[in-house]
Amino acid sequence: MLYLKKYFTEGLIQFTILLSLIGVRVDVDTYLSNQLPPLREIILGPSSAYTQTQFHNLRNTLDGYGIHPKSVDLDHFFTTRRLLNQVRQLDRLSVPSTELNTWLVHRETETVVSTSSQSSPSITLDNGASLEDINNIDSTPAMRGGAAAPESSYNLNAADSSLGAVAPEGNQEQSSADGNDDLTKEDIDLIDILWRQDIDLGAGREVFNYSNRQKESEEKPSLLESKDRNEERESLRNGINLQGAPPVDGETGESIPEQLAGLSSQTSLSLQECLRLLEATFPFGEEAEFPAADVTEEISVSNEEAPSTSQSLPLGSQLPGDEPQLDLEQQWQDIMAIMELQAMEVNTTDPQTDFSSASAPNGTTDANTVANFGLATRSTPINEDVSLHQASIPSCSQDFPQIFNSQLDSTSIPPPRASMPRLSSSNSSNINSTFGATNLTGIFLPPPINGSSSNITSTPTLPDPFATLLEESMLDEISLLDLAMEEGFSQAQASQLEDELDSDSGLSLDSSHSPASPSSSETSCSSAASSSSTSATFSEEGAVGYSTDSEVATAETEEGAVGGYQSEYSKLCRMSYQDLSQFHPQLDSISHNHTYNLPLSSAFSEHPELPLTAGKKTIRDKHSSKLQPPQDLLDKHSSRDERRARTMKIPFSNEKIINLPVDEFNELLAKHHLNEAQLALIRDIRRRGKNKMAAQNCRKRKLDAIITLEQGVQDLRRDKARLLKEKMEFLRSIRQMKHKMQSLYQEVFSQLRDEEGRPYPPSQYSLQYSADGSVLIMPRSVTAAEQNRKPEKKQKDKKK
DNA sequence: GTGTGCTGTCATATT
DNA sequence: CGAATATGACAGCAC
Repeated sequence: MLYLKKYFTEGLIQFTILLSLIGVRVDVDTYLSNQLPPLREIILGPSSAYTQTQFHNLRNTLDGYGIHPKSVDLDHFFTTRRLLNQVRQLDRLSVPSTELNTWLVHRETETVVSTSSQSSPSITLDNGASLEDINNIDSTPAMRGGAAAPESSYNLNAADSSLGAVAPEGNQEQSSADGNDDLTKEDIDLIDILWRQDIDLGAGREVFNYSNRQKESEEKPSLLESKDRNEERESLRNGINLQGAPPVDGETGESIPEQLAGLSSQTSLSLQECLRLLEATFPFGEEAEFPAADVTEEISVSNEEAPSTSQSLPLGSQLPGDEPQLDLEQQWQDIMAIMELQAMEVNTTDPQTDFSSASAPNGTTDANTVANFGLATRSTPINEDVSLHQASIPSCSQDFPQIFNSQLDSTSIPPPRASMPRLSSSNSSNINSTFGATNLTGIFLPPPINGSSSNITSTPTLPDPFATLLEESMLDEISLLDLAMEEGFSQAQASQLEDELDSDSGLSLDSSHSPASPSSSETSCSSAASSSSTSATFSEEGAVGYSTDSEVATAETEEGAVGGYQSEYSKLCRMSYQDLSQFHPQLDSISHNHTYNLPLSSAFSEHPELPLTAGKKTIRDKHSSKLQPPQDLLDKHSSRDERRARTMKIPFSNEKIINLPVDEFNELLAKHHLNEAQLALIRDIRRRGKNKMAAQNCRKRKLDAIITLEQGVQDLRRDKARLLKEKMEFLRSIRQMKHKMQSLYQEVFSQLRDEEGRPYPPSQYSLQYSADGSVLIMPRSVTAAEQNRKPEKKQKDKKK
């Protein structure tokens, strides 16, 4: 067992890390909510270090306070807090960012467990109060609800707590025998961690809680707990009395006919309360506060539901998750099984793992989602619905199974009512502003009746399978691209990513694949020289220098300036390359002499008749040039045309020949009396010089174009990755919102009562929101409900 | 010796 | 239409 524990501890950590890496937010932050719950961190997620520290601190603190980790109070507290935060976030799309939260799962001493275990039983499972209520165990549920989240500005939290307080009713009759001795605190921690993951994935811890409660109720009778529950019942009873509702038989949990007395009034109250909940979910204003009376009402309402549960089958029979699980869920189940928690055959499905819910194209795997969205549609149970519902609203979590069980077992399903009870909303205007004339079921419930095959196959409104495909197929790419593009995104990384990911792009950006790659060097070159790449600047400086010659120097006064210019140009070119090599070391291997000046062979004696051929054949004679007098050294930097011009006794520099405007050039030619050979040479020099600059500019433009295209491709890739990421995040947010909406819908629906005080079976009724702001209960077709019931039963049997 | 990259040059197209 | 410019192609050179 110890080995298994260790194994699973490590496995859980790894599993959590994996979840975090794939973008699933593994949120441990709720552990911290009691200590320091900045909403920002709750939404955005804490840093791993912070989380870890706070996690341990909180756990230690909890131990110090003697709260047993098994205590449902913790579950309720966390659930309440989380629900509150979720509700707060419902009004906006939260775009979660990929986070990696890691923490240590440490084994805690048995003493702590024992110490806390004494108090934990006293804390009833249904206690929705916060941790501060540990010392107020005896307080009534309503009171607890009020104190559930002191830091929360919303009383909705209190409402949730109160709702949670109702939950225990479902297993009150079983609470006499509850036990979970084989669960060590370590196990609880592990379960908590897993549950955090599931919570983030949309699943409710109530799944576990439910089973845990069941097990506790079955195996571990606790006097304290029973006492607390008695007190709670008493308080509930008081609340009911306050509301004028008939008291619930807290002892047996039997359905109480007396409840029927105050049904109509309670129905309206419940509806209003539900509407308030909805409204609070979408804060149109800050009017989502629930007075204490509301809390009491909630309690009373939920308490009324308890008796129906009492008639139902034992909770254990309802719990088993029958749906085929995804891998994640399977892991969870395996873990649970190995931890000898098979007793809780709860549906541990993660209602909304980011990929599980959507990745279930077939209906069976998506049972959770169906449960989320199809509660009202399915006639069958239940368990899935329960788990999901509990994920958000603990109080209703138990109510629903009870309701369903009552329906199933008693087979006293109320016939579909031709009359649609009209539910008026006090805040209908606000709701209407948000929802407009929409069918609530249409929003977060699958089409109610078309689920002939099974409710399980029914899918949420949004095409989750598509989302699944998208997410699964793009997750890797997105993550990699994010890594690459958001952090540095070096050329090598980009290329690697491109090779790995974007084979379909059809573009191959081979930049910097090899040091000698032309693209890289030219890219860097052009980028570095891009500033000077303007034709005007570069053409001026790019003019071929007019090297000084000893002979010409004496005769030509201009040559000094020309030589200076030429050396400057050479320097510019060299500097450009040196600068480039600074930024691109690979350029060091390419040390071309790009000075556009060719070494002068002083020994070369040009024949004026054959300047070109002679120049081409014997342009360079380095050895001889080195042996030449100093004035000949200047010719090393002269081009062929310069030498030719010198040889031809051209009286002006090549710079003038090349760069002068046509008019001035013609004037210059006219000023000097030149022979045909000289004129031809001058025109060739001008032509070649201009063409040379043109070629340089052309090549630069080419490089610039290539660079621009490269950059464009990179930008597009980055945009693509960003858009994909955003899309995934939006999809995730939408799914979460749907889940929350479905939970609220379930909660609202669970509190509805007909004239006789019986809950409306979700399989036969659904809530619809009319244009005038009123909420209607629409009956479903009985046939569809029956059809939906069969497949679930089959699955249930399978899992058993 | 060969391959590669840079540069200059030519021919041609384009402005 | 001519000049200027752009560009593809080629050759030479350096590495």
